[in-house]
Amino acid sequence: METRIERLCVERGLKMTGQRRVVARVLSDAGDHPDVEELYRRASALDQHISIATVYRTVRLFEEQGILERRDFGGGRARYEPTEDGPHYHLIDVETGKVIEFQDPEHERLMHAIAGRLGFDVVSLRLELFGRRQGTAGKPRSRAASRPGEPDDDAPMAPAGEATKGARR
Amino acid sequence: METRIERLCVERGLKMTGQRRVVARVLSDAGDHPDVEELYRRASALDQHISIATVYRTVRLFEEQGILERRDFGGGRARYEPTEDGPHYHLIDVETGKVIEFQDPEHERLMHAIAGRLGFDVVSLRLELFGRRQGTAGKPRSRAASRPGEPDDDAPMAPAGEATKGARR
DNA sequence: CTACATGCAAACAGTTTGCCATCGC
DNA sequence: GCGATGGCAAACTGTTTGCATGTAG
Repeated sequence: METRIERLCVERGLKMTGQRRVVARVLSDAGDHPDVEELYRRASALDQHISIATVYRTVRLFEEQGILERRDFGGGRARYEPTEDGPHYHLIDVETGKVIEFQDPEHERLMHAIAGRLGFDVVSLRLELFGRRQGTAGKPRSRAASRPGEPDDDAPMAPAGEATKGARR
Repeated sequence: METRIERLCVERGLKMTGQRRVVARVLSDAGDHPDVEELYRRASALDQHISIATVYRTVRLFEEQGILERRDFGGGRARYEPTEDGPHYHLIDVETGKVIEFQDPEHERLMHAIAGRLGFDVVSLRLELFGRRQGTAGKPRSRAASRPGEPDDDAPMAPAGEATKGARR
C-alpha cells in the first residue's frame, strides 16, 4: 500500500524510483528523528540497491519539497522528521537520547513579544530542552555510547546543546 | 595590561604561552560570537606564529575550563563567546547575521514548568530566535531557499572581514 | 527515447590528532 | 630539565558531487 509520503511525492510530480519509495516508506514508519545513517540502515534492510549518497540526495529533495524537516539537535548530524503536525519543540532525554515532542502556544506568544520589543519579526525559532527524568538524579548512568542503531531509538547525545563533534575517544 | 581571560587562565594554573595570551586577548576584545576561523584571523593579526590547530586546541581548553562557551547557531561552524553574564539567549538577524542577546526569566520559568509536566528536570536548553528587522519585508535573498540559521558573520570588525569565503555545497 | 536518478569514489569543510621540535615554569 | 604546548600535515566525520550507467515516464 502507498504511504502518505509516497503520495506527496507523486502529487509534486517527483519521479518515483525504487529507492525513493523505500526512503519514503522508512520515513513514514519512523516515529523518531533518525539521522541519515540510520535512515540508510533501515532502507538497506528493505533494499540492498541503495547507496548512502542516494539517501542524502533524497532527504535533501524531500526537504526542499517541504515533505521533510531537518533538525539539528547538536552532535553534528542532521536529523529528519516528516512535516506533519503544527509547530512543536523537542525535549531530549540526556540519559537515553530519546526525543519527546511538545508544543506550547504561550511560549510562542512570549517569543514574538520579545522579538517585537527588539524590533524584529520572528522568522523561525529553535527551542530544545535537554532534561533528565525526575528521580534519575545525576546517577552516572553507564555512558554506553551505544552506536549500533537501535531501531526506534533516538541516539544518545550530550547535554549543553553543543556540537560535540568528532570522535573523542 | 592583562585581560580578564588571561587572569582566569592563570587562576586555573594554565601555562601561559604567547599564543594563548593572544587568543585570550582576542576573545576579551570580541563583542560578538566569532567562529574559529575568525578568531584565527584576528589572532594572526597580532601574532604570525599561530596556527589554526592551536586556536582549535586553545578554544577547546578554554571551554573545558569554563572560560568560554561554545554555541551552535547552525551553519556548521561553532561560535564562541566568553562566559560572563548569566544565562541569555540569541536572536539572529537573518539578513545580516548579526547576533543580539537577550534574557527572559519568565521564559525560563515556563520551560521548567513544561519539562516538569513531562516528568523531567531541565539540564540545559537551547533557544534561538531567527528574525528580520521590522519593515525589512522579505527581500529576495540572493541565496536560494536555505534555512534561517545561515552563515554570514556577526559584527564583522576585522579588516579582512569578507566572511563569504566560497560557495558552500 | 530522453531527461533525470543512482552508484561509486573522490572531493569538501570543519575539526582533531600524531609526531617531533620548542618553550614555560 | 622535563613535561606541557605548538606547528604541520595527515586523519576523520558528515555531507556533497563528477561521471558513467541505468530507468521512469
